[in-house]
Amino acid sequence: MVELKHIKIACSSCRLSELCLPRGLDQTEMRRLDDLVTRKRPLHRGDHLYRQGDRFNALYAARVGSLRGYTATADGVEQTVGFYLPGELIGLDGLEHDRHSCSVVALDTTAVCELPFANFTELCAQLPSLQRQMLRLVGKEITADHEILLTLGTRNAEERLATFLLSLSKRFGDRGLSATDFRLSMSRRDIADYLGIAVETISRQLSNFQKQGILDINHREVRILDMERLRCIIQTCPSVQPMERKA
Amino acid sequence: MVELKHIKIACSSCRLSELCLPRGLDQTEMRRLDDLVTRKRPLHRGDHLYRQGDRFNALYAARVGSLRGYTATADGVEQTVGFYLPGELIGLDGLEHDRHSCSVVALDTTAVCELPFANFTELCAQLPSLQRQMLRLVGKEITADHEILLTLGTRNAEERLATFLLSLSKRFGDRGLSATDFRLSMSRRDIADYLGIAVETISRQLSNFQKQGILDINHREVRILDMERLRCIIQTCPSVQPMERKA
DNA sequence: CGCCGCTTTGAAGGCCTTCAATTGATGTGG
DNA sequence: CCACATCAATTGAAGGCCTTCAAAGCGGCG
Repeated sequence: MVELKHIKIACSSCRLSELCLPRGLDQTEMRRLDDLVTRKRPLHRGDHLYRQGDRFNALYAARVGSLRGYTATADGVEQTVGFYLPGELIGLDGLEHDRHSCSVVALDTTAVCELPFANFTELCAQLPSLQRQMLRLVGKEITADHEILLTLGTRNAEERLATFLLSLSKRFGDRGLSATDFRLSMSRRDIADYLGIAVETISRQLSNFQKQGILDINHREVRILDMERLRCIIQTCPSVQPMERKA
Repeated sequence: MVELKHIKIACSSCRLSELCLPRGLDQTEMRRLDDLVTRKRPLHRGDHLYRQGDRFNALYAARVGSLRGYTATADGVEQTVGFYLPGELIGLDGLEHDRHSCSVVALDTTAVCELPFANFTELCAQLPSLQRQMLRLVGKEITADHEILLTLGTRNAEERLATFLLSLSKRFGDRGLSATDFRLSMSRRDIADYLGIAVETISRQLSNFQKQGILDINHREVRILDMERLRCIIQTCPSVQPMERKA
C-alpha cells in the first residue's frame, strides 16, 4: 500500500484552486507547486493538525472538512481564533517564532495539503504570482482577524451571531455550496468561544432567530430564511433597532 | 530645497533595525533595501497615513512617534485594531484586495519609512533573509491580533486594561525605553475603542489601579509601580482573584 | 436500553453601559 | 492677562444585557 503522506496532489485538478494558493499560476508553475504539496493522512474529528508550541515547519491548506484554530492561556481559558474551510491557508501563526502560537483541531473528517515551509518560500521567490497570492491569503487572514475584532469589540450577542452566520454563509457560497442551507461543523461551545459569549446565550439567540422566522435550525442543520433581516441586524438597522452608538 | 519624499534613509544606521525589516541582512543586502526606502513628510497628530479604501501601493515602517489603526463600519462605529510604535510594519491590511481595509492615523508627530510594494516584493524574491523577516513581521501581526482577540473574548474590563498596559510596557522596553515610565500617546477613547469597553470604564479602572497602588497616572503619564500585581491580574491569579472561569 | 454529553430553558445577580453632571486642560479672542 | 468656549477625563447613579448556576430535554452510542 502506498504511503499516504507521499501521495501527490494536483492543484490543477482541484476545485478550490481559484481560492487557494494556485490562483494566478500557469500550467508549468502549478506543476512546480504540485511537486511540493503532499497530502497528510486524513484527520478525524478531534484530531489536532498541530498544537500551540509545536515547531512550525509547514503551511497547510484545508482540502475537505473543516478545522478550528484556538489559543489557550495557562489557566486553560480558550479563545477560538478562527474556523477553516476548504481552500483556506492554515499555519501562519507559526511565522513569528518558528513555533505555532495556536492549536488547530479537526471538526470533522478532514484532509489538508501540506507545504514544507522552506521549500515553499524558495518557490515563492521564483514565482512572483505565487508570492503575490501567498501575500493575498496572508492579507485575508489579517482582514478576517480585524473583522472579528470589530465584532467582539462593538457588537452585542445578537449582532455577533448574525455576523457569524453571514460570514459562514458567504464562505459556503464562495465554495459553490448553498449559502442558505448548510451544516455547522462546530459545536455551540465552539461558536461561544469564538464570539466571546456564553454557550447559553448562543442557544437563546438561535432560538430567537428561529422564533422571528429568520432561520430554521435543528441541531446543526441551518436554513437561513430571511437573509435580509440578518444583514439588517448587524447594520443595527434603524428601522428595526433604533438603538445607536455615538461615534 | 530637497524634496522630502526622496530623502534616502539608511537602515544600517537606524536604531530600530533589529526590530524592523533589516534584521538579519548583511551590509550589501541592507544597502539594497535602503535604495527602496523613502521617508515621507512627517505626519502631525490627527493626520492620516492612509484611509480605509485607499489603494494599497506601499508598506510603511513607523520610525518615530506612534499611530493608531482602526476600521469603521457604515454606521460610523469604530474599532481600533492596533497601535503602532517605531519599528513596526504598517499596511498589511491592504494585501488582500489592493485596497486598505483600515485607516491609520498619527497620534503625535510621526515619521514613517515608505516601501513601494512592487519593488519591495521583488527584492524579497532576491533576498531570502528579507523575505523571511517580512514573513516574521507578518506573523507578529497575526499573533498580536490573536492576542487581542483572546483579550476581547475572554477578559473583563480590569484584565483588558492590565493586558493593554503590560503590552505597551513590553514594547517600550523592547525599544530601549523605560518599561515602567511612559507616556500614552492615545486618548482614553482610543484605548476604549481598542479594548471594546466604554471610556468611563477605562477611567474607573485606571482610578482603581491608582488607588490600589499598582500604578501612578496623571493625564497621559504612566508609572507602573507594581508590575507583578499587574501580571497577576491577567492570569486571574487565584490568590487575588478567586473567581475563575470554567474551560 | 440506558448512560453521557450537548443543548436548551429558566431565574437570579453582577458587570458594564448609558446618561448626566462636574472638573480640568487647552486655546482663542477681547 | 483673563474670560470664555471647547474638549477630554472623571465621577456618580440607574438600568440592562449577559453571565452564572441549575435543571430538564434530547440524541448518540456502547
